[in-house]
Amino acid sequence: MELKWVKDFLALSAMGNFRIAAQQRSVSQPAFSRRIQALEAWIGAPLFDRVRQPSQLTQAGRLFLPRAREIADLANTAKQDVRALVLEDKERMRFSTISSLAQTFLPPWLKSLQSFIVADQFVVKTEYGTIADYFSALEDNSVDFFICYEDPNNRLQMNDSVFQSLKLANETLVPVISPDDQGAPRCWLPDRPSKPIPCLHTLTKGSPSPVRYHMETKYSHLTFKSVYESSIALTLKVMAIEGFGLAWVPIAFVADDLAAGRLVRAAEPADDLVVDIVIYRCAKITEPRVEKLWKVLMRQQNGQTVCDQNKVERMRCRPASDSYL
Amino acid sequence: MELKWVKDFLALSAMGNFRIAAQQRSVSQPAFSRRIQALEAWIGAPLFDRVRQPSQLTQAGRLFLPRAREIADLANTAKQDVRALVLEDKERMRFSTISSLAQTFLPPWLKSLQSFIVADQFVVKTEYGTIADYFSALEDNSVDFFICYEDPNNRLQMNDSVFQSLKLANETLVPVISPDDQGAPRCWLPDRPSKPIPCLHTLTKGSPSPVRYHMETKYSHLTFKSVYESSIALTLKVMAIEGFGLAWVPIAFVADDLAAGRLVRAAEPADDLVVDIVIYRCAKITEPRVEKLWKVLMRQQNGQTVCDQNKVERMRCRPASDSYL
DNA sequence: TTTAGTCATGCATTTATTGCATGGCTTGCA
DNA sequence: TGCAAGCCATGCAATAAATGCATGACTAAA
Repeated sequence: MELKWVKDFLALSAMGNFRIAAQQRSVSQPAFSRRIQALEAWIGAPLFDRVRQPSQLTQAGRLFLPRAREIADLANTAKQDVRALVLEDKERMRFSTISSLAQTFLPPWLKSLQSFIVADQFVVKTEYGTIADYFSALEDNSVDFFICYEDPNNRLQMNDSVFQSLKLANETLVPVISPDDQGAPRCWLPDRPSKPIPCLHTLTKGSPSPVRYHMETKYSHLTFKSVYESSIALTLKVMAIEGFGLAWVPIAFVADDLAAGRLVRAAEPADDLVVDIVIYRCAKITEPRVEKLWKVLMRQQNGQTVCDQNKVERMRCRPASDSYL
Repeated sequence: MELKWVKDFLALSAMGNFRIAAQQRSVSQPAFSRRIQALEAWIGAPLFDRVRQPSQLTQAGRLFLPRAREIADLANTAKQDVRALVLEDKERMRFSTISSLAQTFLPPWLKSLQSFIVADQFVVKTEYGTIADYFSALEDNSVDFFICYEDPNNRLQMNDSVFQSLKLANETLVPVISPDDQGAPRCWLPDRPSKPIPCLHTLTKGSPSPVRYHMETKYSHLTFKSVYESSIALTLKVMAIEGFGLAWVPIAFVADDLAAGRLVRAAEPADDLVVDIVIYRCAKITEPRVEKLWKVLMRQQNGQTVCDQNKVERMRCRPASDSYL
């Protein structure tokens, strides 16, 4: 049975005339007649009484009519619902990241992506607990990408046949502190003050933290005391200006404050922490929008410009989704 | 969209393997693959993830699955229900008649029909009020045939382009009465007794009654008094034997009682009432089973035997219903 | 690296669908 | 009563779709 036969039936039951119903269905009258006969053959009963004019439903036809409507409605609704979901899902790029990157790096970066990819909505999730949680979410397709800081000297060591990664950028984190009355830093690395050095952190709660690692390795002889933690990275700068302690903050973030003297460096520039911003994906997830972005990022990494993509690399999970649109 | 695509989808979702599902659906694997792709094209989204083995439903596929089941169930149920109705209707021959014929003529006559027609069920309705009701029921397709007595001298005068009729048989109604002590009839027609002649009738309530007509025309100089009416024709004989009065009864009915002297004739044999048993149909109703029986009856009327019916007369309301079985 | 299995595609054949021309039938009108 | 108009069905040829066979691209396991 074909859905178009059911729709033909509905048209004929409404119009009572083969020629007019055929016209409405955009087929010739003989073709229409055969389709109605095909439906009647499938059903196993005549559905229309042709002797009388206009054609009227038989008892079988009257019994079939509400069911025909339901079949047609159900098929159309199913199609529409599935399409709606696909469109919704197609247009959502889902990222997970640590909150500081969510607030600093991602907004301008996502903005820059918009000339390369089609996505109406970006979803940025920051609520995962541990590093394992972030990667699990990639694996079970809850998110498409995970973006994080990664110390070049302390790679995450993920299995790169399962999780592929690309470096998006790097960032210089400069240790800053409020100046004393004379404009000098309240402490200087790697000098060892008599008291523990108060320091400010973004909330990382089980997440990878190049800053912590840096502190724990480069300044292992010093004692630090965490006096402030917040999931809102911008507040670290403000708190540092207020004199609460030392913080590693992206240099671009505080350039003006350093120039104005509101903050001062707490170490030599050579001691700045340069970290990579790395994006991860799960290799098994081959959805078209994920593949598309990955290609863009790989080209960016290799210094390529985005070229004409008429010859797209062949991928599994065919037929290619573009053919649906 | 084709129903077989939906069934293919359901098979694949159950089995997770194109080759095995194709086998189960009795098509080759390439054909099966194309059908799944055709459904995906119609839906507008991939329904299966082929990268992983076994093939798994995508999110779109999971959304479509319950709907696919419902579409398939609805289509199959609709077909079955309509077919059940058609089979039920096809196997029911619906007659209306007066109660005396229902109890006397029809049972053996229907028995004799069974070698000519296929009908699991005969429906005999006797509850119509007037002659007009019987014919209305024909016209609105509540019954297929109406069978009644018809006096050859007093035809029903129906419009025979609307209501076609055939004579099935004739019947001799003989006036009988119980004998007196000497074995003579208690009254004799057309003698006029001093008192009204008690007579017995089948309940005809607005129905055509050749017997009443006969009494009213042939014996218009006599006075009759109806002393018994019953819808059960057989009781007339019993009541006549008990001496309640005169009754016109089918001769075949009382042959034994006449021979045994339990009943005697109340008139000369020339005065027996010979009536036709006539069957009517509505010409507009062209349902196959009605046409079929009519042909059988016409052949019987013309003395033909039922011949091979490979060349059936062409009828409207095609395709011929036989093609459905 | 090789093998086995999965699903997709090119190609030729088969089957189905379609539109055109036309026919059988019914109804309405002159 | 005959004719015309309109309805739906069917024969035929052309077109389109569906199918199976052969084979290829790819992945996973040995």
